[in-house]
Amino acid sequence: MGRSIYPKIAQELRKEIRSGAHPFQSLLPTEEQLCERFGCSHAAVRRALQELAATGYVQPRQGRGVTVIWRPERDETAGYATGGLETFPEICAARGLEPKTKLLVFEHLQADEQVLPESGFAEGTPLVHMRRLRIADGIPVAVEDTFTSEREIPGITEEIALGGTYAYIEGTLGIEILTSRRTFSMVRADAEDARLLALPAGSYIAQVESHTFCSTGAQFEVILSRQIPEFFSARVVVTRPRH
Amino acid sequence: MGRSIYPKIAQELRKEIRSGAHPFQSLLPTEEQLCERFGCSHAAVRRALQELAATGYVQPRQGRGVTVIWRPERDETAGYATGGLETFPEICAARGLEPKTKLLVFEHLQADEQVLPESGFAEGTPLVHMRRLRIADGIPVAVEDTFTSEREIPGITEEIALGGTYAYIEGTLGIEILTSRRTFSMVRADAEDARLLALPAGSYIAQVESHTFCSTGAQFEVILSRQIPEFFSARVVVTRPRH
DNA sequence: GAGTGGTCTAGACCACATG
DNA sequence: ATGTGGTCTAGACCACTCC
Repeated sequence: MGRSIYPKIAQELRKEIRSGAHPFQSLLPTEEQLCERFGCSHAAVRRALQELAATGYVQPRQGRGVTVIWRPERDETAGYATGGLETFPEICAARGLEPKTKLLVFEHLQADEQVLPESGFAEGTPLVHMRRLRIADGIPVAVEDTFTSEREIPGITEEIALGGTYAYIEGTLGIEILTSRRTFSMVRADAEDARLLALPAGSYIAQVESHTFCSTGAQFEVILSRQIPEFFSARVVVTRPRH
Repeated sequence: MGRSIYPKIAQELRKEIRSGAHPFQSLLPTEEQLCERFGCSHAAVRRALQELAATGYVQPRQGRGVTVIWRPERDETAGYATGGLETFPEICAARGLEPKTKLLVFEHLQADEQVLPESGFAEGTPLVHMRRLRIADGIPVAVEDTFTSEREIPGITEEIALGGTYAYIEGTLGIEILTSRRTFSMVRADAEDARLLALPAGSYIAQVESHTFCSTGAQFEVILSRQIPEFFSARVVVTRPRH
């Protein structure tokens, strides 16, 4: 790391866009101008622009230029479980809420169809199951069931479960979390969730199912997060390839 | 177009992955082998792999190889308003439902803060506003308010509104739809929505807000889609850049 | 140390948009 | 016709993994 130029280009342009130097619907400098400015080649600039396009900042058009499509939104407090790979405390911080977590269940078990159907874990994989109640400003907002593969992530304890598993995985173990596949839906709260979230039984709540992969390419975690309607939100950029 | 090699590489590998030729958690052939196989350079292969990584098919790792992380899911009927840029009839087709649309409102107006706050349209932009009720297998599943810029998309009629605006925009006008920014949330149904969707007033429903950009980089459409809980679902792949 | 992915340069050519 | 983004080659070097 450090020798890489394109993240710097992307970051700098992103900052300029967010600061208003390149307003919504305006054109960025041409690729050639950016090459000169950053003293690098076509390819490096394009790599940076590609990243900005994928994250919804710009839209390039052949023969015309690169248009800025980002604009400030009333609610930059990105949704839970989206956009990046935010953790509960990060989301709360972004929204100005005080996060708290209660650990309700901490147990060891093995992957099988009964515990978690279609999980993607090989039969018999040793797992840690945690159920955590997420509380924001004193209001219970989500019940999360996390299943973590002990093969990939050994040594999780109850303390770590409370202190933040991602900090442990990335900080202590040095394993990078790279890709997550998520499914959003609405489900009815069961009796237990309703009790924990102080909702009438049978209420509709948002469910976020995440399958997360670390840098080795192994699936190391499956999360089922059930959130109260007021808390749930997610922001996504969809791009369609051009062929 | 047509001379491009990387989409072919991506498509072929995608097909092989989906067919099981490269199973979940296995390694793909090395980049060098792929270069030989497709008779092209490093860069072209990497471009293809990049696309597969962004869509959750593979995860490359420096020094190790490219791991397959895609696996068949019980529900490949991708969610509404996600993943690609699917239209209502497409989603219904994928789920084996019979789509029907009722046009409730069709009117011309101008963008201003009262009509649609924070819309991203410049004040005074001429718009077409359509309200459509989406029905699947006889069940009303969504109420959609669509605001389309007449500056970008001229000549929308009530017939087109019923027959599919995307078909008109892409087919007839030849304008490509490339990027869409979407926000998912849960909101309470107002009296009108509740009536149309046959729900008790005040029920929670899913809301999808889309801001869509065409190939010129202009925002040409804003959609507010409010969906019954049973219909809503969305699938997303989130990747975190490595720097 | 050998093999793998990650980044970059330099240069070429093509496709498209605009005047 | 000119200028823009889009793709590709050829080759280099680096960072990382694994034996």
